[in-house]
Amino acid sequence: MKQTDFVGGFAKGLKVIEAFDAESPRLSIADIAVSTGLDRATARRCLLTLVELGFARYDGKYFELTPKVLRLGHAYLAATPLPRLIQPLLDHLSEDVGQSASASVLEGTEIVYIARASQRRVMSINLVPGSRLPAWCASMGRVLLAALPVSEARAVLERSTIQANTPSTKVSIQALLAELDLVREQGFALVDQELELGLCSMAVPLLDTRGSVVAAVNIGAPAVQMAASEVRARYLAGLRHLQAELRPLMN
Amino acid sequence: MKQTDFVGGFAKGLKVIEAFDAESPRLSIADIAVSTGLDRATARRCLLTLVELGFARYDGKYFELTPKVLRLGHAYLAATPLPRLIQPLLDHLSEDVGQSASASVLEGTEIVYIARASQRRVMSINLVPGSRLPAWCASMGRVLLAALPVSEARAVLERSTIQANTPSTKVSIQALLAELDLVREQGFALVDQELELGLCSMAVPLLDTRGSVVAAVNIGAPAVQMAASEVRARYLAGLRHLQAELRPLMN
DNA sequence: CCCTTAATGTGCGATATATGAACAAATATC
DNA sequence: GATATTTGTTCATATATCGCACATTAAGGG
Repeated sequence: MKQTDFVGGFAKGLKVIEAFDAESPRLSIADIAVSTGLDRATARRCLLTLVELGFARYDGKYFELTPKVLRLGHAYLAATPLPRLIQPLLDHLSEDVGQSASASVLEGTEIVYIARASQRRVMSINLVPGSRLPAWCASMGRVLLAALPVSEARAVLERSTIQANTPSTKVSIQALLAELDLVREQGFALVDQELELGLCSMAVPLLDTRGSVVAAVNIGAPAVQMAASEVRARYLAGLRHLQAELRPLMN
Repeated sequence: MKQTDFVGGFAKGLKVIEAFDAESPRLSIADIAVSTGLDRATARRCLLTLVELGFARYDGKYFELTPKVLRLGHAYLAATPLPRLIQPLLDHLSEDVGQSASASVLEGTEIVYIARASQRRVMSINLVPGSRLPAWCASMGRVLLAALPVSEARAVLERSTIQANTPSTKVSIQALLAELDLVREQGFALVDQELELGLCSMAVPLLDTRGSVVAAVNIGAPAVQMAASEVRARYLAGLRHLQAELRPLMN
C-alpha cells in the first residue's frame, strides 16, 4: 500500500469514536487528545466534524456520542450474510432447547457477538451483537482459537490478559493449549464456570462449504440446573444440527 | 463553525461505511463512488484506509466490512448511560410479563433501538440495539413524536415514507396527528397490527428528572393471543412502573 | 481577589490529501 | 474476436489539513 492510499483524517476520526467507552462516556477535547494520542487541534476538528454530522453532541465542554453511531455498526450486521443467515437458525435452536444461543467471530484476542437469541438471562452482563468477551475463557473463543494453527493460537493467548474469573478458570497457557487440543479433537468446547460462576457453555465451530471455520455458535446454561455432562448430552445434537444446516449456505 | 473545523476526509470515510447495507454487502470501488457521490479515487483511498485499519476486507475486486466495525456502534452503547440504565429494568419487565420489551430513541424519521430484552420472537424481523423502524407506525415512535411540538411532529411525518403495512395501518397525516393527540393525552401509545399483522405493541415515554422525554419503552405481544384492550390492561402498569423507576436515575 | 495553572480556541507555514484527467486493464457487447 | 464500455490505477497540481506556537478563556488555590 502506498502512502498516498491512506486517508489519515479518516483513521484519526475513527480513533476518536473508539475513545468513548463505559469509563469515559463524556469527554473533553483534551481528554480525547490524550487518549487517542492526537494533537488537540486535530482531536477538536474530528469532534466538531462528528457533531456536524450528527454522530456526537457538544455542550460547550463535553462531547458525547449520539445513537446515530449505531448506524455504523449496523452497516456490518445488515450487510454481512453470515449474521443474517445464522439468526433464524439461532432463534430456532434457542427456542428448542429453552436456553440462549449466540454466534461470534474472532477479532484479535476477543470474540465479537454477531447474532444472538436470548432466553432468560443467565449471565451477569447483557450480550448483544457487537459485545465482546476474551476468547481464551469463552466456549466460542476456544472453538475459534482451536481452528487456528497452534502457533497463532499461542500468539493470541500470549497477547491476552489472562486472569482467574472463578476458582475453575484455567489460567496457564499450557493448560489452555491442552484444552484447545481437546476441543480440536472432539469438535466442540465445553466451558464450565470458567468465565462466570453458575454459567456453563458449549460451542461448536461453523464451517463454510470449503471447510474453513467462519464463526462459532454456542448455548449457555445455568450450571445450577445441570452439570457440564448434562449440558453436553442435551445440547450437542442441536448445535451439530445447526452446524450442518448452515454449512451448505456458506460459500 | 469555521470551514477549517471540519475534516472532510473523515466525513467521506463515514459515508463510505454507511454505503454498505443489506442490498449491497459487497461493493466495488465504482459502486461506492456512485452511492456516496465521491470521486472514484477518493472512494478508493477511503476503502483502502478501512482495510488498513481492519474495518474492511478486499479480495482485489470487492470490499466488505469486518466485524470490527461493530466496535464503533458499541462505543455508543458502552459509553451512554441511558442504554446501560435501562437494560436491567427491561430484563425485569420482560421476564415479569413474558413478552419482549425494548427501548428506543428518535433519530430523524426513525426510531433506533438502544436496548432490548427479547422473549420468543413475535415480529418477522429480528431487533437488536441499532435496529431501526419508521417512527410513524411504531408504538415507541408515536410516543416520541407525541413529545415533540406539533409542528415538528408534522414535519417528521411529512418527511416519512408512509405506506400501509397492513389493512389497519393509519396512513393519512391527519389521522396520525390525531393519534398523536390521543397518545399525548393518555400518556401511552397502543399500536394494533399497524406495523405487522399479528403484532400489538404498547409504549410509554421515559422522562428525565426535568420532565423531558429522553426515550420510549414498549412491550410487544402477539395479537392472536390477546386483543388490544387486553394488552393495555395487562401491561400498562408494568410500563408505568419502569417509567417511574428510571426517572430519578436520569439527570 | 489576584495569581497560577490548565484547558480551549486560532492563525500560519509545512505537509498531506482530493481532484479530474489520462492511461491501463478488465468486462461486456455485438 | 474486435469494439465499446466500464472499472481500477496513477499522476500533477490546487486545495485542505496538521501540528505548532501563541492568544484567550476558564478553573483552582492561596
